[in-house]
Parts: sequence; structure tokens; C-alpha cells
Amino acid sequence: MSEGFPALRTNDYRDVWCGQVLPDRVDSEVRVGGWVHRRRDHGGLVFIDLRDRTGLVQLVFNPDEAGAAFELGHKLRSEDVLTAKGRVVRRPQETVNPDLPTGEVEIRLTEAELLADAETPPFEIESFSGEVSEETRLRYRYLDLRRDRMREAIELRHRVMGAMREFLSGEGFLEIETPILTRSTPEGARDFLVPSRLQRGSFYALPQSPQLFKQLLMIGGFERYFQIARCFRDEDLRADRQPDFTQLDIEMAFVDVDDVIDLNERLLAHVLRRCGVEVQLPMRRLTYDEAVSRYGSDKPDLRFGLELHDLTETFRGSEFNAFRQAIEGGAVVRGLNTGVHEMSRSDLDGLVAEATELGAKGLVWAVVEADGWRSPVAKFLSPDEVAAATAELAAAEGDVLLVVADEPLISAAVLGELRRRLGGRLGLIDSDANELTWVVDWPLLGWNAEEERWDPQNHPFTSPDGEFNPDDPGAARAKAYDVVWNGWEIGGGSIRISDPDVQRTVFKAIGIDEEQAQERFGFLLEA
RNA sequence: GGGGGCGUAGCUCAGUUGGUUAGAGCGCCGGCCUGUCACGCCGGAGGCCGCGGGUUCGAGUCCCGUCGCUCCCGCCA
Repeated sequence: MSEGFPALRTNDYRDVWCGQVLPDRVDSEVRVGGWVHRRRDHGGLVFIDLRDRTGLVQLVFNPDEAGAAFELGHKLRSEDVLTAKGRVVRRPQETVNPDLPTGEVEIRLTEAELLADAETPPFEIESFSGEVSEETRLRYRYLDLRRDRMREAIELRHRVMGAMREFLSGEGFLEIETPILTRSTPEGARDFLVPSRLQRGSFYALPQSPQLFKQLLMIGGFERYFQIARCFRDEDLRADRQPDFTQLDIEMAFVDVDDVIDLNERLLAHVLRRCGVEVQLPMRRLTYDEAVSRYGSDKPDLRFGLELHDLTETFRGSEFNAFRQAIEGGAVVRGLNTGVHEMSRSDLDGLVAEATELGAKGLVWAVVEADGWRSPVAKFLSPDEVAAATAELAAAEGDVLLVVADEPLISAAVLGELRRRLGGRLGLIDSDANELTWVVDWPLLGWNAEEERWDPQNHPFTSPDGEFNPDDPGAARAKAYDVVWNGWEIGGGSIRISDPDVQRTVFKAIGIDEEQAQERFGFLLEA
């Protein structure tokens, strides 16, 4: 993934990038500038690896050729900044370094000037050196940024953004910036607030997303907009979550779900191709219900199997009270065939403990044997139930099975999380794999037990799929879609309601009254 | 807001049941070295064991408090 670097204009600092000192320059004079990456001082001969953004090149300080500059060779230390002139020569065959793109050549130094004498760095810049604490890295951010990992991450980000712009411009989209100091946007998180100087006592809110602005742009007739948008949400951090983050924000007019999915698939494929990854189109699609029932997650990792199976009907009316009563109370019984044959009692007990910790009332394990199950609950289960469940789970003799009976979302979430963990522990995940899928047909609204009301699962302008029945809000599906990569939700969106009457009905269902709606989102109801 | 883990040399970390002078690797400094490339060899410096208090004959180690970092839950698509 080498980036093209432009030829340099010659000046007093350099005339070529370090990474461009290749065999085609043998016998030419070059001047390079950069940081001292490593010094290997042999007394009568000094080697310096000089680093700039394009890579490393070896400088040779030889007393015969370097003259006055030779003494400097001994004095150089890590991260000193240097400009150096010399002749490019092919290295003797036995000293070629195959690990370095410039490893077939070296610069025999004739002149060198120290531009900046660096203090000893608090940690090593080498990519092989171990992890340094976040705190130290941030205190010396300028040094951390010199490390390969950081440079590569920032280069990748640049490449991704460039590919997005390239693709979307070709599809007729305009890149438009929207305000940062603004009114509150409705996205569920806490707003960051900025006090206003002109309107004393009032505050700007930083946008949680450009949601309202892009709708304004659609109504304004731009039809196809995108923005690499900074978003702000005043919530607590996680290792992979910051209060301000960047997202690609897109909006299109006159489209339905399939148009958006098609565009985004081609966008993703384009961006990934620019990063050296090929994906097959069209991508897989799972409905939300399917994802939850088969994988126990709305963002399933499809790099491995271990699918969940619904055993509710199998155990309905079972002699085993825990199952029968749970089912009568609305529980769903789900099973998972681990495929594992060797599991110690303490490992099994550990899984039970994990399930409980994850919120399940319990976990039943069973080992398939020739004449039934070996399990703490085997004696409560009829041979027919055991046979049916074994068949449903496609289990063979020796397989360890896990079963959870609980409220639908709990049994799915618990078994889904165990599935995810087992996938890792059992080494089922191919870390080179890229499994992308859409998850579609989301619920429009979710019951907020704390506030005792229906809340939008997406933003409040998301269109219901089909007729919206206010008497049964929980049944409504949304024209919403998420794209999931290896178990991570990496994008998503929705179709906006086009009929103001439907929008009013939805607002009403989620407790936004006409007056509020008119005041905050009036332009959407009028448009 | 709640819970867990960690604070020992510049960096990353070890430190046994509380027991003499607190260690390692890398880095740093000095010396030697003309083909190394994570160079090598020899020598050396470097410590408020986060901070405060307590228990004890004795605390890096145990207890209490405090500050900082970090991960998770809540929250957040």
C-alpha cells in the first residue's frame, strides 16, 4: 500500500525523500533530511538510519569520504534532525537489508548538518518496542505520532476519506458543511453546551449529528449531500468511544431502502478496495428478527457458525418445570450446539456462572450420549424432548449443548454473548475474514420501561415500513438498516417519513405533541 | 453515578509468608570496535516503591484515606 510521493523541489534541506533512495539513483548525489531513527556506531564507521515520512534510508559515515562530517556521526543521537548529502551506492551483496525498501542501497555521506539536537526521547519510536501507556503517549504526542502504527493509522484514515469523496462525487453528491454552533438536535444523547456571548444566559448545542441540517438541504433541493461530519455527544467514554467522533453523513432524496443499500454497498466496496480488501456484492441481508434468533445479536459476527436454535415448541408442556413455566410466562427457550467434545465440569460451571452474570436466570448444559443427554436436568426431560432438541441442534454424540430459557431478548442476548465468547475461545474466528451483512427490518419503537413510553429506536423521523398502527406501536417495523462487519456495527441509516400526517402520528406515539413538533421540526411538517 | 484492575528506574515490568544494600530488559552515559541494520563487547549512572496516615521491632509488601491512570456497567447507535 505505498503512497505516491511527489518529486521534491531542491532546497538547502533536501532534494529527495528517504524512501525514494532506490537502486535507480545509484551513483547520483542526493540530499536527504529527516530524523535519526537509529545509530550503529562501529568506531571507525557509523551507520545512521534516517527517517522521514516515506521511510528509512541508511547513511554511512566513513572517515575517508565524510571528512569533517565524520565527527558528527559519533555525536548523533535518537531523533536528532539532520540534513545530509552524499552519493548513492549499491550495497555489497552480503549487506543488503531485505526488510527495507531502500535496503539495496545506502548513502555514502559527504556532508551533514545537525538542524536540531533532540533530547533523549522518553520512549522508543521503534515499531517493535512494546506498548507505552496512553498517558505517556499523549504527553509526548509529537513523538507518538512518529511511530509507524500512528502514521499508518492516519494514512489509512486519509485513504478512506479520499475514497469516500472520490466515490460520492462520482455519484452526484455534493460535500456540504453544516454548522457546529447550533440548536439542540434530537438524538437521545446529552448535548455539549457552549455559552453564548451575545445572548447571555443562552447556550449553543454542538450537533450530535447533522440530522436536521441535511433534511433542510434535501428540502432545499440539493438531493444528494454528504459530509465527513464531526459529531458531539456528552456521554462517558469507553475504550472505543469518544465524546467527539467523525462519521460519514449522507442524505438522498426520492429513494427507498434498496436504493440506499445499493449505494452504500458500492461505496463500501470502493473504499475497501482502495484499502486492499475485496468484498463480494450484493452483501448478505439479515432481518433484525433473524439476526437476534440465529445469532442472539443485532450485530452478529458471521465469521463463524454456532447458530442459536429456538427450542420453545420442543419444551412446551415439558415435565421440567423451569422450562414449562418459563414458556407459559412468555419465555423463549434457545439452544446452542458448541460442537465441543471435551469440556470439564469446571468449564461447564464457568459457563453457567457467565450466563447468570449476563442476566440469565440459569443455563442448562447437556452432553449428547448414545442413549440421551448427560445433564443436571436430564431426569426431568422425556426421551422425545431430548431426541427432538438433539435433532433441532443437529447434535452428534459427544457435543456439548447449552440451553437458556428466559424472556425473548434475554435468552437471545445471553446465548448470543456466549456464542461470541466461545467463537473466540474455540479459535473459530479467521482474523483475516471480512464478513459484512445488512441488518434490516428493525423495530420502529422500543418500550422505555423507566419513562413508561415508546421511544424511537432510530431518530424520530424514521419511516415505518407499511401502515403505522398507533394502537400497536411495538409491532411496527422501520425502514432502517445497519451494516455490520465482523460483529461491529459500522454504519446505518433510515428512510425519512415523507407524509406529514404519518409524521404527526409517530410524534404522537412517542409523546411529542403537535405544538412541540411544530416549534422544533415545523419545516418537516410543512415541507 | 456504580464496580474491578493498576500506580516500583526515562519506558515496559518482576519483587515469594512483612525481614539485610529494591531487581530485569530496553533506553541513557563512558570506553573499545570499518559492514552494521533491534550491531556487538566492557564499564557506569539512575529509585519520595503516587501521596498522607496507621499497624509492626521492622512496610514496596498489611490496613485506612486520598490523588492519578485504566477497563467495564449505567449512559451512548
